[in-house]
Amino acid sequence: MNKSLKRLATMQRIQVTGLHLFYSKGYYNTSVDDILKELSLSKGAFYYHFDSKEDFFIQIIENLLVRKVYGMLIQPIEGHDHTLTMIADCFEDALETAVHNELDYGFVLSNFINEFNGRNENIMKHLNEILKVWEVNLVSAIQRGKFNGHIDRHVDAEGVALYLMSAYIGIRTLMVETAPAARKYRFMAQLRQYFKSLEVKTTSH
Amino acid sequence: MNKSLKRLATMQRIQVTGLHLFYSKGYYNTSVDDILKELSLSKGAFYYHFDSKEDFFIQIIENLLVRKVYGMLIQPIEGHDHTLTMIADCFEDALETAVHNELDYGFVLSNFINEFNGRNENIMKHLNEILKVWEVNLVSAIQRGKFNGHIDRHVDAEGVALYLMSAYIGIRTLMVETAPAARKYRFMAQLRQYFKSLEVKTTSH
DNA sequence: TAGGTATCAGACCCATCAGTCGGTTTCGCC
DNA sequence: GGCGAAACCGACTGATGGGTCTGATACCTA
Repeated sequence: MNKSLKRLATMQRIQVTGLHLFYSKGYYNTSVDDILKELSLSKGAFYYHFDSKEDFFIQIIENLLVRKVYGMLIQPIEGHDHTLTMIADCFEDALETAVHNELDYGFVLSNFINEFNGRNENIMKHLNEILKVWEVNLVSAIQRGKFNGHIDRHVDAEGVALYLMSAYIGIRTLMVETAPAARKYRFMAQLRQYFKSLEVKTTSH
Repeated sequence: MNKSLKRLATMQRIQVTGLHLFYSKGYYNTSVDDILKELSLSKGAFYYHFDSKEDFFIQIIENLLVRKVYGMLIQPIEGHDHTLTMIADCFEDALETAVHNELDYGFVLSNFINEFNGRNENIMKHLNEILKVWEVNLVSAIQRGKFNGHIDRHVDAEGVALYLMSAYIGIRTLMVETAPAARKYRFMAQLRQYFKSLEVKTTSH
């Protein structure tokens, strides 16, 4: 194998396992040794590739988290009509993978945000960037919906986006331990109810 | 001072400071020594009153957290008409304290739930109990609203309760770092919008 | 006021953890 | 095939954390 390819492959391996463990046990509660034991690698290998545990985690954010969030929550609602339907289906899919695969990485963000909030400014900066991208994308999707005539022109796009993010973060927290499938179902029903109230009132008889 | 009173006073002091630090730095990221340094107390004092760090935290939950959540989110919506208005005002108040006092303990729950989810079953049991009480209370409030004729009888009370809890947990997470006041305002507007869609459609002309 | 107990002090133990460092193996290349 | 660099090994360090233990005070009661 090519040298630079091998380097990337090893880094990737460590990062994937690292994210896995950080997600399930928490960042501060997972030691570098834990990750290395899982991979039968040594300290030397780790610190050859990464400057520190923090640097390591930031690389995980940039390489894995960003893409996961993008693929799961952003890309699916880009460039489509019927914005609200797209968003609802997107949330439905994301929650569905959360039901069946507890380590889906679909929205690890809320866990990490809670863990680093007010504790590690540097890492929070990177996590907030992902949130911001998500928010901006939601806002523009909603504005697109208003422009296309599917969403009432009086709705506050930023408000809706914030509300959607809140609801999603919250339901992900509540789905981890208790009745995920049932909760997902109930949540989605209410979300669609809320969406109805955003639609244009053309049928006001 | 009475002996047993002094005991309780000391335990209370340690617990209050403990909750403060656990909330701001996280449970696993706060050492017993951190708490004791803040109080100028010694290890001996701590382990005289508490069996372990975990036992200590569970007592904090039972003595402080339960009451805070009850006083802030449960008691205010008990036994009133105009359920939805009550809930909205209750959320508004709770978020308002969150805006002005970052350590308000208003809903520390979401932080801790995220921290212990899948990591400490014992502590999660206690946290889930609080959530359960909250949920049950919301459900019965909504059913009361249906009975009183303020809420449409077709709405799923459990679904609404879950949705409210999700939204609240999520907005609390999102309010910690970025523009809390503005986000609170936007959030509440959308919540009220959602509530409108739950009201009885008496004015359907 | 003497003795007992509740309360607290702080040195100590042992495990863990992030990070270091000198050394060894593997690989590409001439 | 041999040289140099990349990749990796693993013992070690210094710091920290949870928890223990031996006492020292403060306080109550008889």
